[in-house]
Amino acid sequence: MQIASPSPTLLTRLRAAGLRPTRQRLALARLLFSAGDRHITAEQLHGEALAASIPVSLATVYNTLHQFTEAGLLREVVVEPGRSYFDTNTDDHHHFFCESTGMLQDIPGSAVMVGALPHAPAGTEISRVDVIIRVRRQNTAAS
Amino acid sequence: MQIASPSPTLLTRLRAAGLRPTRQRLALARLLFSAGDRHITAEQLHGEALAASIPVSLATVYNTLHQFTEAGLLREVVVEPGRSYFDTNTDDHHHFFCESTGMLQDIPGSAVMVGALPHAPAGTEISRVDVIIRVRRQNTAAS
DNA sequence: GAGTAATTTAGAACAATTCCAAAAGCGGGT
DNA sequence: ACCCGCTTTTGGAATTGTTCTAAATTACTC
Repeated sequence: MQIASPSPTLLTRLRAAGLRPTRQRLALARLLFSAGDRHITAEQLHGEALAASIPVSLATVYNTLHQFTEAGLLREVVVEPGRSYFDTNTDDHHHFFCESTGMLQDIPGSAVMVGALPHAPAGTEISRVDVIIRVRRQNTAAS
Repeated sequence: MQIASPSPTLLTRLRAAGLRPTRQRLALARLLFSAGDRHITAEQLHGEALAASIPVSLATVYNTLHQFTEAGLLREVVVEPGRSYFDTNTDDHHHFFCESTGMLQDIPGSAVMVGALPHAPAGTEISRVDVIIRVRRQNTAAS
């Protein structure tokens, strides 16, 4: 029905990633990528899809998120046990995580640091460096 | 019965943390702290306790780990969705996480980095900086 | 359009963790 | 040493987030 012709980019990106551009994947990709950088959980995305009248199953949302992640379209960020965020920004960057609100926020790429990396344990190679700066709401009370 | 008189330190540390030195907490503390730095999950600790004939319930292990963490005796490290490690090293340090083996390893304190920290979002203060260097087993095949 | 393999689905299955109300244990005062 | 009140522990059920499964559907090739 209303598949319209969205940014052909999405379709292209999926193809390039070796993923068939199915209705569900396209719809989820649109939700994920057409609104700037996002940090979203599987359940949240599922909710958004349903709200947008895209009847996709939760299992498919999980499948899709993982496939996108493997394909390098997404990055998974683990901040709390039992909850995974997916970040639409796959550039090399890091995060603020607010323990009070559960909010995740990109750290502007440049503002970062990371000097000398220690060398990885024997027989292993570095796959990624995650920096999470945990913050909490400030004690605004001055009294 | 065989409570013996372990390093009075444990008892002292618990008291200092405002935690009643109950049998279970003492026993778990001993498992945790008398063998150098450890990275352990709740289930693992529970297993160790049972193996050591300390019949403690899993719920208590969870309670205890969280209380110890709040008291600053432990540090929680989240590397994978759905699994939490507790680190007996509470000094400022970081981690290697091997994606192939699931093994967590301290990064020698000095070998670290972290230069200029970006300032936290308005109204928040930094509570901690976690650096996790994800490594994977190297492609040993040279052919 | 038909055939085939990839994808989606709903729901069951799982794993880690938390919750619950009841039982047990700790420590202060006697 | 014994009581008492309050903290802690317990087992089991409940919850949460995620994965699995077998069957139905869909995308692409010819």
